[in-house]
Amino acid sequence: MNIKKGEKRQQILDSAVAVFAEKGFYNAKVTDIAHKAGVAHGTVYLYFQTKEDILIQIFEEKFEELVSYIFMEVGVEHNALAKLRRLILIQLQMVETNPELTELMLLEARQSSKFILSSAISKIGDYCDKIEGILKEGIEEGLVRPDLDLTVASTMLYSGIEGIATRWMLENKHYNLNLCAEQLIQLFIGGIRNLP
Amino acid sequence: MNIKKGEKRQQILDSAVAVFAEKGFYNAKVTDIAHKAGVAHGTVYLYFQTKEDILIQIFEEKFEELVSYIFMEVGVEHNALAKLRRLILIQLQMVETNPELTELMLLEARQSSKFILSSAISKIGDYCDKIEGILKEGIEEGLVRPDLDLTVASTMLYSGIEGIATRWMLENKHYNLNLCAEQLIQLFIGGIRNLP
DNA sequence: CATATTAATGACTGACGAGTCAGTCATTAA
DNA sequence: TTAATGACTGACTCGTCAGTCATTAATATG
Repeated sequence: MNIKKGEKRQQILDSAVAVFAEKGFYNAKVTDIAHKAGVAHGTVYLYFQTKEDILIQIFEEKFEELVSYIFMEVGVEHNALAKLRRLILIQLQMVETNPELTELMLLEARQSSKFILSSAISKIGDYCDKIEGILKEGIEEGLVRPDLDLTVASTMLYSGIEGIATRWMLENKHYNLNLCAEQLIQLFIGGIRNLP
Repeated sequence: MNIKKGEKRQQILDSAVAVFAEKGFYNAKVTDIAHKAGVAHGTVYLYFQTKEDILIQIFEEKFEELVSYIFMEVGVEHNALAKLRRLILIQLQMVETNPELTELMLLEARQSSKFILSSAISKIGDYCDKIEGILKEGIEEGLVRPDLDLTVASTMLYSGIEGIATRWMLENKHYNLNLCAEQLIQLFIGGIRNLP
C-alpha cells in the first residue's frame, strides 16, 4: 500500500476545502466530500467528529499555515513599510494561487455556528495583532505616524484586502489583482505614513 | 381591526431580520420567524415564496433604505472630504442603532445560494459606485489625488467600515465606535488626499 | 497459516424542517 | 339573516442528510 497513515485524513480535508468552497458549508454533503476523497462517507467519521468539526479543523490547520507562510516571507524585508507592502502582495497572490481555500476563509468562515465563528475570529484577531506589530515597528522607525490607532489600522488593512479579494472572486476573477495590490499599498501607506 | 393591510408582511419581515441575525440563515426556522411575528408559519407562505425569498426581500428593501438614507445625509455636505467623513460616521452609527439589520447585511448576506449572493453583491457594487462618485468630485475639487484607483479605494472604504463593524459586533460590542470612525476617517482621507 | 487487530464500507435510521392544503372563522356584502 | 370571501391556521407530508453500526476487507502478529 502506498498511502501512508494520516494521508487519508489530509485527502478528506482537502476535498472538504474544495466542496465547502464550491457549495457552501450548509449545502455541502458529507457524501460529496467523501466521494471527492475517494472514500465511503462512513470513513469521514473515522477522522472527524462531525461535519462542523471538519470546518473547524480546516481553520485550525490551514489558517495557521497561511499566516506562518506570510510572515516568513514578510520577515525578509527590513523596514515596516516594505513589510506591509510584502504582506499585501503575498496575501493577494495567495488568493490567486489558492482560490478555494481563500474563498472558504473569506466567505464560509462567516457561516455556521457562533462557535466556529468565534474560533475563526480569534484567529483573524491574532493575525491583525501581528499586523499591529509591524505598525509598531514602523512607529519606532519613524515611518508611521505615532498617533495612529493600531487596532483600527490593522483591521482596516485586513478588511481591505479581504474586500478586494472577495470582490475579485465574486466578479469575473479576471482583472489583475497585482495592480489592485499596488493601489491598496499606496492607499494604506499614504494613510499611515509619518509626514515630515 | 387596527392592523392595516401590508402591516403583517412588515411584521414578518422585521421578525425575519431579527431571527436571521440571531441564528443565521440556515439555523433559522420559518416557525421561529412566524412565532416572533405572532402568526402561524403557514401565514409566512402567504407573503413569501420560500425561506430564501424572505432573505432576498429583506435585501431588496432594507439595503435600499439604508443607502438612500446615507446619501440623503451625505448630501448636506458641500465637499468630497466632508461627504466621506459623514458617510463613514453615519454608517458606523447605523451599526449601533440597528445592529440586527447590520449583522444580517454583513454576515448572513454571504451565505445561502449564489443567487442571493449575486443579488447582494450587485447592491453593494452600486453602493461602492456611489462612493466612487464622491471620490470623483473630490478629484475635481482638487482635494483627492487624481491618480487614485477609484474602484480599489471605494472597495477599501466599504470593506474597512464593514471590517470595523464586524469586529465591533463580534467582540464585546462595547468599545466606542465613534472613536473608531474618527480614526478610520483620518486613515482613509490621509490615503486619498492630494498633497500640495 | 491462523488469528487478532485495525480500517473501511454502505445500508440503515431518526430527526428535522420546508412547504402544502383542507378546513376554520371573522368580516363584509347581499 | 344569510351568503360569500379570503386571511389565517397547523396537522401533515415528504425528501433530505448527518451520523451509526453490523459486516467485510486489509494488515499485522505469532
